[in-house]
Amino acid sequence: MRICTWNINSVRIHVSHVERLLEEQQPDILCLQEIKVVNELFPEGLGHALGYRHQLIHGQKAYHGVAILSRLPFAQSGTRHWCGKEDARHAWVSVKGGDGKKIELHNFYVPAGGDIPDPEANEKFAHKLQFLDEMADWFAARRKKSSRFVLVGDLNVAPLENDVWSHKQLLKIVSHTPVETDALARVYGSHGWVDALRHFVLPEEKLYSWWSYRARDWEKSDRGRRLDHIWVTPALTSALASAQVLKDVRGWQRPSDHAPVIVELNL
DNA sequence: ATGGTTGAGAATCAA
Repeated sequence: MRICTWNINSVRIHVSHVERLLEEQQPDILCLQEIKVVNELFPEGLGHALGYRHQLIHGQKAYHGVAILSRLPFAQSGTRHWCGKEDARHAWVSVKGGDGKKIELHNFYVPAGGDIPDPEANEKFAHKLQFLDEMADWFAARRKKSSRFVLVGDLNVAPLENDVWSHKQLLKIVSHTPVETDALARVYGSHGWVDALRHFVLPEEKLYSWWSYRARDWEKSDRGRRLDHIWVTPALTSALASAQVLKDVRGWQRPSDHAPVIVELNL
């Protein structure tokens, strides 16, 4: 089973990119974040011709919004609101693996948190920290040894030193501050999660999934951050076959600033 | 220290 996650930064202007990705990568399931559109205006039939006939859209006007496109039918599905807000930042489905057992897939778009890394001075940063705390509590409360969960999405935190181009220079930059990486570590510990990308890529190696639009040459300056993640619960670690950042996609014409991340599970 | 770009949707706000 191949599962892909991608912050698409507006699904409507990147329709052809989504189709190209589905065609080239043939994921069974594609999770999108920042679709930036209400459900009614989501591009009709996106992926249908390629066999993605099951979809869960949780949209919002102009901001945020998540969606799941799938070749596999959903046994269950749902959406959830966080921090007492109406933001569309989480959608989940369960699907049957080839072994007949269900997996539960959670697609998240964690708040970016604004520019000032101080919850007192910046309510967006406070929201981000609260969101991560609620995620940790929620997954801790549902913890079971037998859980077969996959958590994907733009978590807007680069947790490891080599998840950013300069650990030292980003310690006070939102996405890599200690208070955020600590909060993400609590989510990570809440269900015994395993980081699928770092399962295959040594922590000593630089690894990014996002490069700012503001660089003159994103590839040459290579000042990236790993904001997009795929985690699995311990019951699925033995099924991990591969995981990678599809960096080439960041070089497509007028792309999203995020590259997709894909995992392959032997299920 | 600063400014650099993109998207939504109509002046800025968010990232």
